[in-house]
Amino acid sequence: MERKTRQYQAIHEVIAQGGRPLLSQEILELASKAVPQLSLATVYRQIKSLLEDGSIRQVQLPGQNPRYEIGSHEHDHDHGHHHYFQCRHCEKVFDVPTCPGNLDKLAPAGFMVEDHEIILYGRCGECADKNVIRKH
Amino acid sequence: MERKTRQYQAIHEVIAQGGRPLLSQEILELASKAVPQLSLATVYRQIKSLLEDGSIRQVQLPGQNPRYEIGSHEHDHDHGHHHYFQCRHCEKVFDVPTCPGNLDKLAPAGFMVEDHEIILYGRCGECADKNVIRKH
DNA sequence: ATGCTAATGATACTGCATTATCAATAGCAA
DNA sequence: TTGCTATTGATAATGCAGTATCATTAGCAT
Repeated sequence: MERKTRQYQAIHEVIAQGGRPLLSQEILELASKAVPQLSLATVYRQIKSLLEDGSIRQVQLPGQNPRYEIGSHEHDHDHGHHHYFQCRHCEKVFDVPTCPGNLDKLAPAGFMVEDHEIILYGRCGECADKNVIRKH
Repeated sequence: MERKTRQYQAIHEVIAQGGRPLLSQEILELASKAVPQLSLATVYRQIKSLLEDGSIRQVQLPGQNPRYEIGSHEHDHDHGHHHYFQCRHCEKVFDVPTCPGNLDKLAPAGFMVEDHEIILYGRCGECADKNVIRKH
């Protein structure tokens, strides 16, 4: 991808301004506001090339399709390591900037911990207010 | 599933004695030792019914196929909540019995944390010893 | 403004995990 | 032992995320 097409701009903008990791479907829906005839194939193509040049990163939650968020070097704050929160009501995923730190001691003796992931589940600010009662 | 077939016994045994969450492929391979002609379809059928009656639980790691381990009520120790460690060398997943506890404070203000998952990545005891140099 | 060709839209196709189908097999109650 | 039928093995079918194809469109260098 070398040309700055309207599709590229819309997709990059949506991911950059999203503020949270987005599914390819969400990217399609949001970027379609700027480019109504946008094709899902183009979304996948742009995701692929944005991943390759490091503009975006892939975020995987267990049992779910990958999401994408802006790469750390495109932000001034938030360089790299952070975690995620998923709202069980609206299903949206949010960044959690803090990290409890060293979890090496959790592993069994003899195991060498190199990295970790933490995912919080619950209700986001918006869904904690409204809809106090669960869907069912 | 109401009849105690050799296939059922082999599959249940493999998951119960595995000591770690197993992929459906691993279950097939291990249970095939006892029942050589075992079919993958039967493995899936048994997994489904074992999940339904709570004998086993599903374990999902980001971007990977589901694994299955024995349900907590079939163990004396280890009732429920625990975490996982995946070896980056042999790819096996191990249970991590301990939990650092309350991670509620990590979430943004106004967010309600109900649950969490922690996944450690590194080298298991066996792979930390041998093969000190990475594959490539 | 023109031309080259990268990028797009529409859609067919692939890869792969899981499920359905169905004739044959084997628990298990009588 | 017999008979009923749940379960199995083999394999076809499904679902779906992501990729390939290809004629058309539209950046962008000249």
